[in-house]
Amino acid sequence: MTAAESDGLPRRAPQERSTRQKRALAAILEASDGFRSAQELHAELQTQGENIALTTIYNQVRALADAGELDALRTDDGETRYRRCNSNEHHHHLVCRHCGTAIEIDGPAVERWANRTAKSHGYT
Amino acid sequence: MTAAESDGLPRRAPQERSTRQKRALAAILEASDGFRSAQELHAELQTQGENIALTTIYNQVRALADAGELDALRTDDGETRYRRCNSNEHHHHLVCRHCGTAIEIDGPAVERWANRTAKSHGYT
DNA sequence: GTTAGTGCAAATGATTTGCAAACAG
DNA sequence: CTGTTTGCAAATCATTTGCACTAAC
Repeated sequence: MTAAESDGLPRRAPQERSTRQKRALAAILEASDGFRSAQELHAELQTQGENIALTTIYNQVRALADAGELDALRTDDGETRYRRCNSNEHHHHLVCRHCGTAIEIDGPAVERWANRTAKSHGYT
Repeated sequence: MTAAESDGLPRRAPQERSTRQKRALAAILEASDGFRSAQELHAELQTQGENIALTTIYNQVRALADAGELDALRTDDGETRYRRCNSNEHHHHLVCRHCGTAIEIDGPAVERWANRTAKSHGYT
């Protein structure tokens, strides 16, 4: 303990560092809107000449999702797909299990509808 | 080739056989409505004294889901959860990624709403 | 007897973790 | 320097598959 002697705050936010890998990933994510798996992102980066370990993509993508900067979605074949989260507010996803389409809508609208529909089906 | 000599039909429906395991699983599934993972079903059966291999549960549950008798749902931690499918018609699931609630609704209603909402968000 | 169904063990495949080296601030 | 980030290899973990064996009909 050298610098955190009389620090009353137990956990302070770890300081972010800008790396080549982070920048490349961020760039790809900003470049488009679709959902992509970690593996796909890795492949795309390889194609672009960026050499980033798959592990790093996983690390990064998970961190971003935890931070709310990415939205995560599970597919039926067990993959997790990500895409940048546009809205910085409370929102839901409507995922059609037949056509595979996923749309993202802000909270209130869904909740109102979900409640209405759920009620008529005996759920709460 | 003994019995299928001049059979013009390449694939005939495999004939179902009633086994202790199938019956036990069916019983548990009928007994309640919630979603359960293969592992949970296995555990419950063990508790009931039914000795069924986990592999068999997986086999069975997958077959039932393929046959449309069970509905499958992916959770965020990578599990697949099943529950008996009440409606024998086309239907969708609305899964709230925040509260974890899943409701099942018949097709047309969702499609109408999904289209309406999707349109207002630039999707198709 | 045939063949569907069972279950053990091994394989898969996406994701995570341990940990030492590489790098940002 | 000091702590963050990287990335290789090994570990997890739910689920699937190979295959010999048991049981339905």
